[in-house]
Amino acid sequence: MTKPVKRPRNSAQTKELILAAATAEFARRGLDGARVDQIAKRARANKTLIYTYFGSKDGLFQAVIERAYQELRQAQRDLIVRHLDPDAGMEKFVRLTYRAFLDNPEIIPLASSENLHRARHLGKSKKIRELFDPLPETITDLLTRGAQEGVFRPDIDPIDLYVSIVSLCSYHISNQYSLSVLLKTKLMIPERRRQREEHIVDMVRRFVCQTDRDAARQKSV
Amino acid sequence: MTKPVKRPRNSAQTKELILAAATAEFARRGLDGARVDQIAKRARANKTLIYTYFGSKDGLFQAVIERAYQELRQAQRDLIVRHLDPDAGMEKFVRLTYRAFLDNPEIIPLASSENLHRARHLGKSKKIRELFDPLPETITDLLTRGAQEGVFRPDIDPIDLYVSIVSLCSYHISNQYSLSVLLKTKLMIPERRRQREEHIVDMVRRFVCQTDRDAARQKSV
Amino acid sequence: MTKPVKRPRNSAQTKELILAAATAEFARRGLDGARVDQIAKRARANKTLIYTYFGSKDGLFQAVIERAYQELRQAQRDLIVRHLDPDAGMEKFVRLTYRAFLDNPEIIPLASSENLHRARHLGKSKKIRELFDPLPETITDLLTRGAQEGVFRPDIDPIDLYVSIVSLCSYHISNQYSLSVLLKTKLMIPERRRQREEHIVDMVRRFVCQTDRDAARQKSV
Amino acid sequence: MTKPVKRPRNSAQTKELILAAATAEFARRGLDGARVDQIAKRARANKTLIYTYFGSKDGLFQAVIERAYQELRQAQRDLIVRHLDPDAGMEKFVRLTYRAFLDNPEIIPLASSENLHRARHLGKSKKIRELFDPLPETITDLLTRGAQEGVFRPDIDPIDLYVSIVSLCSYHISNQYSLSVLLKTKLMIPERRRQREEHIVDMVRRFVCQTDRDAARQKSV
DNA sequence: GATGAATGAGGGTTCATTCAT
DNA sequence: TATGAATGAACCCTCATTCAT
Repeated sequence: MTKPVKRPRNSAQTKELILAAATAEFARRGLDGARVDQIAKRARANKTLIYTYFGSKDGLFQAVIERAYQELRQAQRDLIVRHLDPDAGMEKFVRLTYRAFLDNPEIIPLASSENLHRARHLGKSKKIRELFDPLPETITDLLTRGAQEGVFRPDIDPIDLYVSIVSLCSYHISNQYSLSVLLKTKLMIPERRRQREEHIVDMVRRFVCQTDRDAARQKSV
Repeated sequence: MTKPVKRPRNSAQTKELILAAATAEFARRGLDGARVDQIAKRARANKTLIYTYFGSKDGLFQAVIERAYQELRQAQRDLIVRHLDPDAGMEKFVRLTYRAFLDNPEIIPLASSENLHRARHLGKSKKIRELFDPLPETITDLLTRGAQEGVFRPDIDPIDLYVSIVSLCSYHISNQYSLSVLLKTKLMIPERRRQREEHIVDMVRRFVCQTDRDAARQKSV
Repeated sequence: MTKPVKRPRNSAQTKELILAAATAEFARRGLDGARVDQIAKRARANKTLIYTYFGSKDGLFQAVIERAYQELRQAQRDLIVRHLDPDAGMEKFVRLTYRAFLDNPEIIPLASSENLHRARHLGKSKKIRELFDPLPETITDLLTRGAQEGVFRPDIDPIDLYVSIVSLCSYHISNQYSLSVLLKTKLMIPERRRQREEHIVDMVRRFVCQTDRDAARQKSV
Repeated sequence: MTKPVKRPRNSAQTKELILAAATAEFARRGLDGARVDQIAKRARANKTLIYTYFGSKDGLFQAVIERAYQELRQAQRDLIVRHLDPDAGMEKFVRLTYRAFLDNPEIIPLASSENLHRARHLGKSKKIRELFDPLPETITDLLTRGAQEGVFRPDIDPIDLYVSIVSLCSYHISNQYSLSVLLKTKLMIPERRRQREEHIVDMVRRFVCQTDRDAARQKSV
């Protein structure tokens, strides 16, 4: 009589399964709402393994958000835009950012939970901080080139702009449930989602682009 | 030795103290992270009273968000803008919304937590839903009047615009900790905050206002 | 504006209402299962009054069973049978006992609960003990007279007989729910109840009455 | 200093120990009076294990009464009597039933508590219902054979008879404390107990057996 | 490496009881 | 006398974590 082989002893795969299950659970319930038991069950792994591999629930959460941010940044692929002309580059950047959120929806509740915990885990991760190092430069590069070409206004703060782009791209996702109730509109149905992407692109472009009036004022200075 | 000062028997006041303490705790730790014990201690109330007055932790949370949204809406005072000319009105609306969040900072983590729970409590509250009824109309009123006067573009979706305004006004607050780490910038220091307000006002105005180019295109149609 | 008068301040009546409510609750849920709150609500009385009048939940329970036993004994009216001839007297006694239980159904779960508590309250009540003093004498009187007349067997233990009568009259009531499940028969429907009364009367009579065989054996001794 | 001896990790044994402790506690205090903490302590088990194995206090109670009824039925061994002649068989049946209660004394308060809860747990247990399926048949078998042989009366209701037997065998046990107080007699001392067994046997026999007078009446019909 | 069993520290909730008016 | 407010001690149950095999 052979015992049913649960799974080959493959620590890498087990670790991966746990991470996936944890990502789903933490995204669904938050750090405090998620249950280690449930994560183990979802991963079809023994609960003890979580502690072997990740040390603690907090350690697991840390690993989860590290990976989630990593994947977000990969999906964002912002370096692409340095090769594009400023206007197209800015649009591309916005679209890439928007898509990055859509394709990695877990990141949004994970970030919510992490902020409730005052970025305790994020702060500990040098890896993640480095991941975001190039980002401001990318924006600055676009803005600078755009200003030089006279297509963008010259006095735009890249941090403010980036924060705004991320706000516009993610707030309606993270707050979709309350917004649905308050505005009586489902924001995440496909049609609305497409409309929103265009809206954001439009908003950003109108913000960065120089108008005739701007140009006039600029000249007078 | 002095006896500890007991609270006078005043149910209204006790209820209020519990609500205040719960608001603080839920805002700080979320629904799942908050502890009823801690709330009671903070309110200097007996734990049982929470159950007498609010029925359950969930009931308390419901009461907390109901009041928080109520106060947010009161602070927003959006009806004011219906008396203003469109351009000034839109600016006022943005500033009021921004200030409403700054003056009621608890609403943001509370909303985060509520969204993690898929707006379960919000959905149950007819009171809150009604509170937001006038809002889309306010925006529509501004946009319509602005378009009639030729100062705003005519084809702006009021829902998208409102969502964007709220996004811009609140995302950097709710995500201030992660943004600080990732962007290496404190976003909530007073200077930055003021700068952000102007940035948002600017962004919204540039979005809604008709440019010469818009006007030209419009005419040609 | 006149405040609605809840109830005239009539301590006797209030006490009575509390006692009635408590009897119902204790009968339904037992001493441990009953809730003081629920009793107060049922009596439309303030909870504190229970403590004013009865001292504690235990004191209330004590009062409840005292009254319940008192009423049971009143309904039993066993003294009647001393005037009847033995055979008719015994039948009457059984029927009175059976009816006493049917007419005071609370006594049965109350006694159950009291026995779970090892008759703690009963033991404290001299009043109740005295109430039952005449009972064995009644049985003995019947048995003695019956034996003298040659209609009853002479060697019947009155205590055993009384215990048996009470057993037969009350067990199927106190255990009606489990018996219904186990025997797949509803024992408390009216038809069954009447049948059971006759069954018990029959059983007791056959037990006490002298048969020809008894008489023969008796003579030979 | 010796370390406290921990139990070896044996879930079957632990489960058994919990069940035994719970049986004792529930029998002693009833479902509502028993404390999960106390059960755990008595079983020298961690409280959590109770929930691991039995789900809830109610689930534990259910398991307890299921086992108690099972053991009662095993002790009753009523199938034996189908091989005996009716008179001896009936006596044996009564004695087995009586002994089953004496040897499984927990069943009586457990049944009391269960009836207070309206057989809620019993009703859920198909296993127990099936356990009692053969019982009425056993009685019917005895009565039928006895009637055929002319030793028993022919018109006896087996359900009434069984209920009476169980009443006579268990009531004085379940109500021993109140009866002791009311009748000023200890019913459970060994001597009394033996006397009661004979009393019950006698009572049942006199009830089922045909007397000369019965025979005469029967013939005349 | 992997697992089922076990643990202790709370978590939310309830309850009998008392206080203050 | 009567009441609503308040209390503290549990109570059932859950959770993150560790042990023993």
